[in-house]
Amino acid sequence: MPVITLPDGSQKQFDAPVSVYQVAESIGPGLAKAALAGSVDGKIVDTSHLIAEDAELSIITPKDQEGLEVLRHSCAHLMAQAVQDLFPSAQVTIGPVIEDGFYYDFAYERPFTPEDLEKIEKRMNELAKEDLVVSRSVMSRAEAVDLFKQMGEDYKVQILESIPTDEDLSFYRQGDFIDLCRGPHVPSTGRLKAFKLTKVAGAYWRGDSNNEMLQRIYGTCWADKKDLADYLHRLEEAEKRDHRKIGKKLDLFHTQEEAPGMVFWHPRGWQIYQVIEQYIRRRQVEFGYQEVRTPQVVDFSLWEKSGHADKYAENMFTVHDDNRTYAIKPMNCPCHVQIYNQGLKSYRDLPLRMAEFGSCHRNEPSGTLQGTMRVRQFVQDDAHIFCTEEQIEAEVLKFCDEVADVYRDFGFDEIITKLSLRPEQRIGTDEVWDKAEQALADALDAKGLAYDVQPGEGAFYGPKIEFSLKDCLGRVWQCGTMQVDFMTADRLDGQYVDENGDRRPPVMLHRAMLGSFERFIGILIEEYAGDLPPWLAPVQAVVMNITDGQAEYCESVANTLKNKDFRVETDTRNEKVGFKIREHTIQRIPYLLVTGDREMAAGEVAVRARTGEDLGTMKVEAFAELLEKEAKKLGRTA
RNA sequence: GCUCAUAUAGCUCAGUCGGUAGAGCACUUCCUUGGUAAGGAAGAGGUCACCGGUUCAAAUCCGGUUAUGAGCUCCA
Repeated sequence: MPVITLPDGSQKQFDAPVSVYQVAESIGPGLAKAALAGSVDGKIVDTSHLIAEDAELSIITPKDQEGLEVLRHSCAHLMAQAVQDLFPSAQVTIGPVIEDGFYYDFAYERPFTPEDLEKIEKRMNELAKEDLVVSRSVMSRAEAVDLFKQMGEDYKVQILESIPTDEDLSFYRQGDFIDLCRGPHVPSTGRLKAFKLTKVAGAYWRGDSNNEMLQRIYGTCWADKKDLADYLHRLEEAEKRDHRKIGKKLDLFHTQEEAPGMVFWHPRGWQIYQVIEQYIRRRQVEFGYQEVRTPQVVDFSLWEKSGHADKYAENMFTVHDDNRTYAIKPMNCPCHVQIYNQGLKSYRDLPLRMAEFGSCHRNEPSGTLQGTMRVRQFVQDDAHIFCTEEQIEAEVLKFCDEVADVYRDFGFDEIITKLSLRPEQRIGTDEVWDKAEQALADALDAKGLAYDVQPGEGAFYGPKIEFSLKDCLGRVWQCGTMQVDFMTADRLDGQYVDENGDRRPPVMLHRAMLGSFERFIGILIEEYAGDLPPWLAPVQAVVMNITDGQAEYCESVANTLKNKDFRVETDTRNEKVGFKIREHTIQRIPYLLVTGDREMAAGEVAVRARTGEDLGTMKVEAFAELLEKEAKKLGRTA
């Protein structure tokens, strides 16, 4: 006699165990039709699940996030069924739900082609139309292993064998297709109405690059056709913001075959870079850092001593002369320790904050390079804080404030924060790790920052906080970082004299705010779709004439503004003003100043924003004031 | 590094069945001196990424290399 409590608090009593579907039906036929699954006391189950005892139940429909996930998971099964229909020798492996969709990995004798994808999608539509019932069953592990061995599903057998023997396993069947799965799933394949296969790519079995490569097919699935169309439209729009496309259109940078993974910065791109560098430099002075500069090419022995060569020798560029091998520096920390080591340091000197816009080279695997986001040469806004163990927490707290403030200035309010804790292989005592992890966690809590904990993901020398930003395609890029390091200074003979006169190695905090200029500028371009705010725009205004008669006046207007340190260009070409406006608007110049005879006579300029907005006619000084105000407007005050 | 795809004029792209390469924009010259997103005309511009093979003949078919793209793995 179960009593079912619904989300609105109302209760329904039943004489016998009831299925989720039956409860939905008792509420209304529309709900029964929409029901994909149920949440029984917080556990997501199939609509066929029988409820025998009192429970809290909510009916899950495509409107719920859980409902969407059920749809996507079932869609992955539908795809696997279609693939095995069309390619009987293909073996299934795993097929999880991901953000906005799903994938399924198959082992097959050849890669799938785009034409295959079309066929698979077509077959999926047929199977959905057949509205096959999806039914759940339970078997012991031994039974399941036998069944899948018989079916020739070697990968599934491997998965089954890695599950504890005493667990009963659930399986889902639709037509001839059966798959090991926790579920839940839609009641029947007819519920899948809006899906599309998006791409095919290789993926390693169990995510290990030593294993064979499988064929991964990605798809997306939504509650209805409109949501699907909206999603596909979003993808298209996101593609237009690609920093590589905008970088080319706005003449910011290029890369070429002779220098893979390295950026040629054009004048306008370099202007952006310079504005950012000068901004960070100013902030770092404010935050108590001293700026240094260290060599590009350093004898290989230093990297052996620091321990980096052990792990990263293959990714280091080296240069040789007659009798020595050097590395082009892949990071700045060992060099900073060399500066620290000049002169004996006292505890009174700590914390010592040393910053460098450090140009680094890493020979990253070819397949990982991506525009300016992942490159082989990059410049970090790097710094190392030499401090005592007791100072760690205060320094971390300070940095959290600073980095959030800096991101706000660039217009980023949403920061993804992660805390990576001690890995299996590490150095240092548990006591020190406790202290370091606690310091990082306390600082994050004190800031009220929400963060994911990633156990085992820390560096071997210490835990780290990662600050990431999301790009237009939803990819998350790590920018800022704060890492605690108990090892490097010691390995490189760094010391300070403590209050008792004893020599001790300092703790090193590795930190960056932007991460690399290359990546950060890429993210900025995508975030703003090229419409950089005036303070970052490489050219803030273009002064243009209507006829030759005003050319000189244009130059004098531009000079007035340049003398006030604004970034201004003139366009006195023999072209119609509409043509010039079009060109500079496409170039995303924030302000266009038109000067015809009327403006010249009045000593004014006609101001137009890149949005097309007419800001009226004003004196040059008035525009300078306007620009001054806008160019100082950072994200935090916008 | 791995899987798949791609590489044609400065840019964006066509190029059928293997038969000596095409458009728009940009560029140069001339005309045009105009009022807020493209004025007109003419001209120039390509060893079809690179190396090799098949063929009477290769942008096109095949192999390799390099780079780029998507994804995987990696990212001190």
